[in-house]
Amino acid sequence: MTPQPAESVQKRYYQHSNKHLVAVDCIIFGFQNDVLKILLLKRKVAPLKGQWSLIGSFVNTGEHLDNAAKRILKESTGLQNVFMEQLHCFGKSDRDPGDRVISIAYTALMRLEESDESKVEAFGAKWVELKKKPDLVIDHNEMMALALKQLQRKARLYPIGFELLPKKFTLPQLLKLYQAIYQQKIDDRNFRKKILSFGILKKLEEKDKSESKKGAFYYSFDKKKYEKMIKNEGRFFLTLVK
Amino acid sequence: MTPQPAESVQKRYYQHSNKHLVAVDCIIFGFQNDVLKILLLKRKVAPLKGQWSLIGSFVNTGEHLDNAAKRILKESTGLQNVFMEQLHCFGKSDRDPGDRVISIAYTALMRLEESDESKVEAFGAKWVELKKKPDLVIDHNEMMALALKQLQRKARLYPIGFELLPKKFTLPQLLKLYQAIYQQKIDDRNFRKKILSFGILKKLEEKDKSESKKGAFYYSFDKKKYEKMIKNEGRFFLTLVK
DNA sequence: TCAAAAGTGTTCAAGTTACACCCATGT
DNA sequence: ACATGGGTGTAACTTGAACACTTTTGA
Repeated sequence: MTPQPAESVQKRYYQHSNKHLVAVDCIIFGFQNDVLKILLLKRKVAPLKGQWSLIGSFVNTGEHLDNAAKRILKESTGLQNVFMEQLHCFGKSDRDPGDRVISIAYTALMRLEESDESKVEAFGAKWVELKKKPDLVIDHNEMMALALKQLQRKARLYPIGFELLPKKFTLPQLLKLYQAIYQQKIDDRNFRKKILSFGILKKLEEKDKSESKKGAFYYSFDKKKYEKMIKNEGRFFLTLVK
Repeated sequence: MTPQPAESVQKRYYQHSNKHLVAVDCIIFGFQNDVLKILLLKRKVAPLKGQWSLIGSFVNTGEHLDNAAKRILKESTGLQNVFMEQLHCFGKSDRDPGDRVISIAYTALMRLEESDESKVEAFGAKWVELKKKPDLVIDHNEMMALALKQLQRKARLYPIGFELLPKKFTLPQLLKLYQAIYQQKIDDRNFRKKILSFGILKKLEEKDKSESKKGAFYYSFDKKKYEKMIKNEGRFFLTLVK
């Protein structure tokens, strides 16, 4: 019933234990034009075929979980080199009406460019504004909610802009990112002061004139200082949000 | 090869997907006599039989993951009514030399009384001082390290004493708990000030005279205020530790 | 010249840190 | 009377919160 090809020279113990279907679901956040988006897909298999869902599929025999996540994301959307982190394992016995499936949720943050929109659409996937999220199958709404909560917590402790913004970005953009994550207004003077005080931003000569006549200076992250800060956890602490 | 008893009226989809062994491992912290302890067991099955290990076993068909954790803890140690939380899913394909096993780690905090020591020993389990932790099998050292890190993070954001201390406790005890978790000295004057400022402790009439001649007042948590504080995440923030 | 977004400083309140001595009591 | 652990207060400093106006420039 369950094919078990000889995958290695590993000996087999535990022969009498039960086996389970194990899946991975990916929650991918992207930031573009001042809005937070998430990557969704219309489900291609029964049951619940055609309904909105996260990117997900089954883990293969002998496949490292992290690699399964990468493979599944690539197969479903074409996206590669996305750094995913494990979020949580969803293990209720009746969560999936198709069968008993244990699912491990992964999250990632991406900087989104125009071209990314059409690329994933070729796979039937779509970047949807967080605020316009449709209802999702199974417990995917719950997964999304947890992922957003984790993103908010993370944004308070780490300067996450690195992952969601292009290499060059302006302070108004960074502020909008934080406001999008917290769905809340943040005082711009205090925000600038705080963010700059961490000393991880480099001001560039160039200005972005696409948003205003005056133009806003571009900044970039100082990768070395950024990584040093990440190491001593908790040095970064954004108090401007509740 | 893998028995699949009809567990419900659920239809079966996904018939061609691979199945996996799924286990749960439990990291249980206990606090007693001013030291942090963890619950360990000498492994009873091959491979690695007889070596130190966390409490763990396999998830059954159709079993809710959280329930599996409870069952496994009870079967292996007799402990019941322990509130466990999921920590992380460990999914490297070669982590267990016995076979490919995906393991979900759970953690819990317990107040430890003298009687608990002998109870678990009847099952062959043992409360071991954190500082004297032996080398553990497979990736259980890694699980432990992650659990401790999470405990430290949690202790900074929540008044966790509730779970690790007896109902009545003294401030010196609470201080020692925090020092044990962070393996670091904390200024007692500042600690008292900060902890009391949260307004979740009730001072009792009674004193504990077992530790000193003067005696230290007992306190208890005010459960209502405690739960209110938990709700607005981040109200509690212990800045005294690095 | 004006509209639209970028950029800038100060004051007040709150919280954090560092630090040393007296208290109560059992033996 | 003394040894042991319990308990307390303050001053200097750092950080956070609230808040309004000037600058630049393309149209």
